[in-house]
Amino acid sequence: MLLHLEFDSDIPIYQQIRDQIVVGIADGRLRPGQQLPTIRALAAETGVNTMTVSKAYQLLKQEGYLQADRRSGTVVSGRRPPGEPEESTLRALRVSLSELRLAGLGKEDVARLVERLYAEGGK
Amino acid sequence: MLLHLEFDSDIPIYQQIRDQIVVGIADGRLRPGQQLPTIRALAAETGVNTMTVSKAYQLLKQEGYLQADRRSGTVVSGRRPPGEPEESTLRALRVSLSELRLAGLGKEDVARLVERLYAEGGK
Amino acid sequence: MLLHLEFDSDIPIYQQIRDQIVVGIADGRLRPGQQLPTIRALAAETGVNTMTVSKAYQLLKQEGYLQADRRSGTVVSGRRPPGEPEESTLRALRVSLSELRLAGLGKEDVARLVERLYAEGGK
Amino acid sequence: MLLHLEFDSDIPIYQQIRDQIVVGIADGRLRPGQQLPTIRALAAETGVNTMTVSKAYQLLKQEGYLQADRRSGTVVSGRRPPGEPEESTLRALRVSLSELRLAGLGKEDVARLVERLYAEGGK
DNA sequence: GTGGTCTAGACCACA
DNA sequence: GTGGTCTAGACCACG
Repeated sequence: MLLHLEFDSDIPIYQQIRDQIVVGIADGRLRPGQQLPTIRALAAETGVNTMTVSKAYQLLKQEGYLQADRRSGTVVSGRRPPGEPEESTLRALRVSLSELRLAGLGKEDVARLVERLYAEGGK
Repeated sequence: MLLHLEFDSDIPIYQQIRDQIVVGIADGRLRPGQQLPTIRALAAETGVNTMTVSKAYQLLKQEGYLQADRRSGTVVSGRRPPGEPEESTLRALRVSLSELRLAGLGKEDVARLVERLYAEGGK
Repeated sequence: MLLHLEFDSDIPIYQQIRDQIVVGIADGRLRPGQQLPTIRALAAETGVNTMTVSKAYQLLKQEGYLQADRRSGTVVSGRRPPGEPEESTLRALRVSLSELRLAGLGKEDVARLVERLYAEGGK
Repeated sequence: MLLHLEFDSDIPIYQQIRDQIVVGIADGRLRPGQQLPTIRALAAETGVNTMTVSKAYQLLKQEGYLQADRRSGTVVSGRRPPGEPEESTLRALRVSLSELRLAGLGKEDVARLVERLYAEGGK
């Protein structure tokens, strides 16, 4: 459960945890049904407040990425039925693509970059 | 200069303004050299405080997207020299792609989506 | 944390705060890792608005002199990797040296003055 | 009369003009008694408002660097009697030296840099 | 308790 | 008329 948290980042810590767990699930490093560290364990490991980890977990449950499990605490949800991507995802994606374009990346560059990043996940 | 601000969003208003202007420049709706609305005008139009708009403009200047020509207000910068994309852009992109994958989009779906969004920009 | 602000100066207050903190770090009065007064405390102490102090801190963060550890307020950054001095620093230095020369200080006078000022910093 | 003005700089244009004239005098490019361009001429040449140039000239006269001359407009003052450097000069110098130190320049580096910059003037 | 955001409104510096 | 600065005070997000 390797998390790299930047305590001086603009992005709130709970959000960083949330994001990295999402990436971890997409990656395959976290598999459906797999148990996550307890809140206290993860808090101790990363040196953050338990409330912060709790908030991240709560957010992830609410989004459907995680589930509470009676017997084994918090586990990764099974594959969710395919659906429309969230509007917020599209908005963020649009901003990122704009930034890439303005950094001088052409259509091909972007396609290659996206393919590479997508491939990195799903291993 | 149509901005759609969501006042109850988690994303700060000045950040929303910043993001939409970046998208607008990538779009081609805002062209290099073009003058932006004055801080006061944009504040009035959107119903936010001048300081909020000011903060967005300052952020954009600092990132190099805008320039404050002391004689003629705030204008869109000329094309910036191509460079490496920001690390923060890549991180955000990685998260968005993970969310798409977990929403059930395959490699091809994502490629199509990205191509479409990228094409929407650029005129 | 003694700051001497001149409220009738041309130099904006937040810039004065920024400058004096930079001098303080170079001095050694503020050491890497040391926590700075909270925005509120410094605002109360100096009699300026919190937003003014906030702006100074934000500027210093952006320049890398300070870090906002989300857990423990604002602290002095560790030693930054040596690098080329900023162009703006050199420009300001060139102007100051010209003023000294025109005030009648010769090469040796300037060398002595600079050495003295530099020595005052550094512990 | 080569001025390089940056219209998107933080530094006001009149201040940039003032600074560069001071450096020019220290340089020796502008010599005591030498006539400066008229306000209108300099304004036309640099593309700024006459009021801006006027403000710079006024400031320079007030500081004693320039003098009004009945017959030939504005001229560079004769060498001023040596005196104590201005407090504002020392303050700015102290800030610049702090920035240099924090950029990793040691005592020797700074001495060399200052000597070089000082030598560049006075040619 | 910390910094971050935002407002309403004022004043100033600049061009 | 433009952006920049500042205030007093409020509210919120974060940890």
